[in-house]
Amino acid sequence: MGEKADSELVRRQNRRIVLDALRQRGNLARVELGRATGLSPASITAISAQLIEDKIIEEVDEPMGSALTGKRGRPIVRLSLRAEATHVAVVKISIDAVSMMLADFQGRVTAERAFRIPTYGSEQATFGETLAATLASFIEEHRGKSGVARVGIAVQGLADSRSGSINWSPVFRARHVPIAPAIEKRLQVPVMVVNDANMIAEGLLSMDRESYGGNTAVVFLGYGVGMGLILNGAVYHGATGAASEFGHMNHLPDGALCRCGRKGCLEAYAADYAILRTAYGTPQDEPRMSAVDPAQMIELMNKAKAGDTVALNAYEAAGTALGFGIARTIALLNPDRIILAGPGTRALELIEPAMHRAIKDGVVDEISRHVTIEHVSFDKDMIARGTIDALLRGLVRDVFSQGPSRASATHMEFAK
Amino acid sequence: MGEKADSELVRRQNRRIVLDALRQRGNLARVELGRATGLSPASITAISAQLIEDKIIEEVDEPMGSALTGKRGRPIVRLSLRAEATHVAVVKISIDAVSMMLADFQGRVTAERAFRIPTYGSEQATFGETLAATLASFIEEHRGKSGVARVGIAVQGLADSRSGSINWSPVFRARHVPIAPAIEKRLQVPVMVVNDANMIAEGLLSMDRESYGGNTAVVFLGYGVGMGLILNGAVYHGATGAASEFGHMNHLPDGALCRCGRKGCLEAYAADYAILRTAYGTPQDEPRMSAVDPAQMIELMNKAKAGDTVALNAYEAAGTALGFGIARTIALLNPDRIILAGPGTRALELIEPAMHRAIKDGVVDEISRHVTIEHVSFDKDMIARGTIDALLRGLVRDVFSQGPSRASATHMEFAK
DNA sequence: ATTGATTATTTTGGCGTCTAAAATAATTCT
DNA sequence: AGAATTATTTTAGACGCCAAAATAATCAAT
Repeated sequence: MGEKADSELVRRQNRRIVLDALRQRGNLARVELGRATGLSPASITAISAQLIEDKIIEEVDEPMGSALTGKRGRPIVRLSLRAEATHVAVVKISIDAVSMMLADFQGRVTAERAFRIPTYGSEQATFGETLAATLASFIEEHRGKSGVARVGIAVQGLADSRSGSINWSPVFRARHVPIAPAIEKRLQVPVMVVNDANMIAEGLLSMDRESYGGNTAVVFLGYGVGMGLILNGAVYHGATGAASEFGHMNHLPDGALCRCGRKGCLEAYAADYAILRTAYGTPQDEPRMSAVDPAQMIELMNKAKAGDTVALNAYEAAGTALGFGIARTIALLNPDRIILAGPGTRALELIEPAMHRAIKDGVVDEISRHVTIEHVSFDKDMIARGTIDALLRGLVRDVFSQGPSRASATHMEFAK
Repeated sequence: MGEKADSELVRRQNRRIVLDALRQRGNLARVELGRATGLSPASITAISAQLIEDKIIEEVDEPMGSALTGKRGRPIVRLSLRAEATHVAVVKISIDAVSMMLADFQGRVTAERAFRIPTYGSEQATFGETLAATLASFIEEHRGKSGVARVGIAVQGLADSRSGSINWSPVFRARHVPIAPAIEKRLQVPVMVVNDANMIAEGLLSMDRESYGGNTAVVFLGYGVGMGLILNGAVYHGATGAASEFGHMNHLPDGALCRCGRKGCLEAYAADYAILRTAYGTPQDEPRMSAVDPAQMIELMNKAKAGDTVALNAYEAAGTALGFGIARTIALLNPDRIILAGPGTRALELIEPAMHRAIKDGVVDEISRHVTIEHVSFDKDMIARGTIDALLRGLVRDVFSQGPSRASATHMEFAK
């Protein structure tokens, strides 16, 4: 429990605090850093000198908007993360489409591209190699020899952080598709394979730790149903990286058929495809795998809003399943916040009444009364944002906080 | 994120590491402490000298069993926690019965007594005062002026750690019974109000961090159904201390009536009273509140083992509910271990088949395959053991790790 | 333009804690 | 009794922090 402390740990921790402050609050002058971190000016001078020496941060001259007007005294010199200090790569895998992007140390996207790479029908044995080759040339093209220090792969479904593979995902027909090993071998860089909803949670966390930093469940509604859990202020990945499969948490034993092949998953009631299935009276044991056209969902929504009973009932069924799922989550985890997000929330007003009823029926008042349930909308690149932030945070923790002696941006380990 | 580090933090952390090593491994000599903590002999000398000075630990002469036979060299001198350094009090509240115990810094129980204090019919306004008075005189009797440094109150149901009250419990008819404030006021000591299943988890954790230290769910089967969650190596309490109400996680919407007044809770299928209710064909919407005689459960179990179909079906229904509950927990949290414990496990062989079937039906193979499900039996004082350990751990963290200047064993805050 | 006021940053000196290495202590073995 | 062995303490030096003093860079006012 806890690790031996010595002066090395002190410096490491303080370097990390300084870098995190810059990452979270943007460029700060030394005085401001002192106030933000609680460190004395003398220490800030020493630490920042070292970080500048290590080319991790740099002084920045703010030419115009300095707002130095009227202020007496020696002007501040802001410090900023040196964008070029490192780069990371993010790969988002969707059905037969892969998007890749690079980001610098400031978290800014420096390159982005979409690839058509077959996933669903791909061979378990070759996909990783194909992806690695594509990624390698994408990185080579934009970064040349410099490469990247970390790679994050976000995908819907069951990520396995230990083996770096995707154990099950709607994106692949195959199970246990290995991803990380091929890339790690080729790029000699740590690769993390993660669930996309967890990265959305990371993104929200990076935007507003104040609000989401306690115990928050982020529910993502769309073609599937996902969840990212923030427990005690950090995104929770579970033992193997497979948490939190909210969408495949059972709603009704022996219930409607889900894409995963099991019956009664929450997703089989509340995902887009499930709502459509209910609305069109398709038998609930009929697989509904084909992609859903967003226009179709909007049409259904409008029908419901116009009073179409069948459509309304479909949303109600979704709301009930969602509500019981949330109720179960609340009973188990006693969170302080539930966030609803994703395209599925466009019909939130149709879902909400049944959802709230189910929550009321499904969990003791004494727990649920402390939970805030709210809706947040964000742009679709929240996954990328969260992944970039998680990668950079790890890099700061494992590499840049280390003293100059140990810094090595391409080391192959993820410290826990 | 993370706190400024300085030499004070270094000493605090290392003191804590040393004390934790002694708490977890028993008496150790300075060399052994060095090996256990990674600290140099010189530092161990310095730290232990200070701790001895502060009367937190002491040298111990091991007169006979020293096993010093055959060993050359200067003999070791073991250090031990000084039992008298502090005492804590644990209160377990059951229906109309309260048991209190005191434990010293080594975790040994030094006094114990059961009281008949009416709980179920008690007034919300007076119970806390009554309890405080009883506890105060119990402590006074055994500890005189020395008192205790911390109090822990363990109870079935919804603890509210923020207000120090019990928001709902089968033990009380009333809701929101305040407990901590009256005791804190009277004894001027921090009081924690916690769920008993969480303390069982603490107890297991204190016995075997190796096995249970990752992500473990401890399910307690008995008159009720409880759960203690260990996430990332620490017992998880949730936002208000109400996690994890596994027993009141909904199993079937609009299902069997539960003691909590809601319908379909897992407990309403898998608790002792529920199994009896099913077995005797009592309608599922009939409240079954009265205490269950263990003999009655054993009788039922024997009937089932003898092949009685009705009894078997009752256990099967319990197994199914339990299994789906576990499946949902696995989907949400991806634990690496599920522990079944409590008197209800005496009929485990009757419950297990249906339980495993439900788990198989309720969660994707790819997650459940990594989960170990096992049964552990322990003596009934695991709650006390866990509570004592949690209290002492907090005391070490908040008080004894502090340098001599700040140590004050009766400070009123719980640091988080 | 010079001087003083003001604010930012760096330098200096001292403190606390750690470690390695040397010294000391307490035994057993021969 | 002396040598060998193991435990603990002492010594000397390193590192990081902080407070206070010194320096730097600006604005304001005469």
